Amino acid sequence: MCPEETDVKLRILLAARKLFARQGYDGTSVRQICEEAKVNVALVSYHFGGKENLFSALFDAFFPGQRVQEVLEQKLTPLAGIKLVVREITLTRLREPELISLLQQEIVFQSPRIDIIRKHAFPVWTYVRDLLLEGREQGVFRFRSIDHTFMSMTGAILFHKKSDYFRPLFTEEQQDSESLIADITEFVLRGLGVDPTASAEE
Amino acid sequence: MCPEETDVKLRILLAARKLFARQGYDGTSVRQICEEAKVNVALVSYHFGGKENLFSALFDAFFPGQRVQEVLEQKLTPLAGIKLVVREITLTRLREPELISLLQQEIVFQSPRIDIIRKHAFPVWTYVRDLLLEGREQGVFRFRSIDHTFMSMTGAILFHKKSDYFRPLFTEEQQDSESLIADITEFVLRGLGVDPTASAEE
DNA sequence: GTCTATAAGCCGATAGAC
DNA sequence: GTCTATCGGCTTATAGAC
Repeated sequence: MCPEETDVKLRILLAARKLFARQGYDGTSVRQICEEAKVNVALVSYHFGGKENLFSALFDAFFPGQRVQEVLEQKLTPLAGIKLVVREITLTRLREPELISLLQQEIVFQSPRIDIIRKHAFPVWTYVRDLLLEGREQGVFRFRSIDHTFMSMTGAILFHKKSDYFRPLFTEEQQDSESLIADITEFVLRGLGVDPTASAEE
Repeated sequence: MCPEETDVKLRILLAARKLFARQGYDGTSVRQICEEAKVNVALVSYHFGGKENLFSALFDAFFPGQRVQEVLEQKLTPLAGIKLVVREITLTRLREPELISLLQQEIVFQSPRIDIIRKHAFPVWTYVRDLLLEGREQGVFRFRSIDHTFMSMTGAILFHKKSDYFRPLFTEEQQDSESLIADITEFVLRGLGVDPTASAEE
């Protein structure tokens, strides 16, 4: 793969990531993407084989699949596992806010691209779900419904957004990632019924 | 307003609500909406003045603005207020899942329709935020950052979805609304650091 | 690998008939 | 109030020149 080609493909990917995230898949045209990438319109078809495949390539290129693998392979206690998941998802969100926007979009829609997203993200969700169940069995977490709790927890982690929508509501200046991780972790662990004294250790 | 006219306008509104929610604003064409409504294509322009105005009319028609007013006018303790908000938002989500999908979409995007949404929903968010601050001052809630906590809490409430996306993950059969409300309320109040013995009363 | 030109079709909106 | 027909513009995708 010569540097020229890589450069063009990468410029297209970066432009697509930016515009899809801001305007949605349907709200973004291939022409717009190519203009943003300063690339000829025909090159999306040539390099990726069309708009839909470009979308798919976006996740192959930017989704941190390797990091997910590393995390999932660790054998952690439920408490340590949930803490790590909150940290990793939050860091990913800060590092790749546009990818997470895409993910959120496709979750909300009945999207034809839902399988592309599932392929990458579902290993994480099943891992989280298993941690919740295991933690409840060990008496570390306390909750009634696994499905409801999973959705509440996932929402608390994923919904965060430096969203223009909510911005007028915010009063604190933007804070460092460790403070954010600490705050979300605290909210989630409390929500899961973790004994505060227990969550402080480790 | 004769019944004929109302009927056509209503059919358009219902079709628009359904399709916008499933496919997004940009992913849905006026032609599609009119086909679903079994109505001539020209009637969207005639009755609503275009696609964008139809979107806006959707919220004027279906957003429970009156109920919001009633709730906001009550003078409740922070604890009772948050409980009521969780209940009302969850009931609204069950009653109007398509409207909530629309709301979620526009929050995720940098949407040109953001002001339409803000007009209806922001009174709720500021109300919630004030309850959180007041509750912290009274020592009922315990959290560090108001902005982070607001996002975690809002996410835990709003993210819930009988989403096709997550469905393969669910194992419990669908439960009644009171169980759902109870589970979300428990997660959120714990997340806010409410003393369990205190939250049981009232 | 990159370009222009163009195909073929859908988009939202509306003029004008009824 | 409802319809058909149509406009101008934009869409994705590609054939063919370089």
